[in-house]
Amino acid sequence: MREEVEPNWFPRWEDELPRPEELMPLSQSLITPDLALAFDISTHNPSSAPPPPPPPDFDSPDLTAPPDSVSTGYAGDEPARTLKRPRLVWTPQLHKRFVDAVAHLGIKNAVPKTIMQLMSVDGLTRENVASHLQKYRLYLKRMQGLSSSAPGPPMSSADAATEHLFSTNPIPHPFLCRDGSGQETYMQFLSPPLFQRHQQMASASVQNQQYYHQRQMGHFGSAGDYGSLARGAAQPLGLHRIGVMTQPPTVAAFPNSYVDDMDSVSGGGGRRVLTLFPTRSED
DNA sequence: GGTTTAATAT
DNA sequence: GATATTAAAC
Repeated sequence: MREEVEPNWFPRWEDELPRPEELMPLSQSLITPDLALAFDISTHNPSSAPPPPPPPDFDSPDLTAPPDSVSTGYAGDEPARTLKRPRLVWTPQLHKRFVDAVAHLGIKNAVPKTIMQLMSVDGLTRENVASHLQKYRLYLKRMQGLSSSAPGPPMSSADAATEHLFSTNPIPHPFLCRDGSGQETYMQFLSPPLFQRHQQMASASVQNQQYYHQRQMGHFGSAGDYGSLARGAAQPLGLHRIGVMTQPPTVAAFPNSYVDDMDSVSGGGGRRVLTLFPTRSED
């Protein structure tokens, strides 16, 4: 009754789903080495992993986020409390991970905490996930309404933007399936053993307030004002890939693989998120 | 100034 | 955990 509603999504999203092997390195820091350097963030752990020197041209993609990062921040000269947490930018990659987690967990288990743990993104908080989940649910609901019996709801720019971003990712849209009786029932058939807890999703160490830096960069998009961004290191090297990088290490170097923006479908506001995410890497 | 988005509060 | 509201950024 439910499965045959859209037999197309399953093979698609399943195919696009990262394999367990790829999901292993889930625990990645939101802060890249370059970024850390640019911000003078001390991500170095004085106990084990020495900071790998990032190549000048391209940083190693296998930046395994040091899980043993400082516990409460940096008990040194830079108290974390002084650093305000920048707004989290949900890049398509990050959102993809989010969607994957939701899909794997199943809508019933897709709660902020669980999702956060499954994502295993360092620095990601439950609040972040909860907020995004809220928007995601709204998006799904809207999609249902539109595709079902919505007379003509004026799709605001927000909806368009949300839809765009969400559509950018291989969204397993099983959620959009309707029960037919107007009762939008979230499918539960994505809870199957698709995902055998690869690890004991337990690397969710949110001790670092390290977040994106997309904040107060204002117009850093217009190359020429990286000063505020890379304080100290006035190199536009940062902004490489914020968030998660799922590109295989085999990829040599894609100087043009990064785009400044997905499409800027923003409406009135014209929000521009320069997150420099790979155009299409894991797809 | 209006809109969108994430954070925060309830 | 879910929803509503507020604040920030564009």
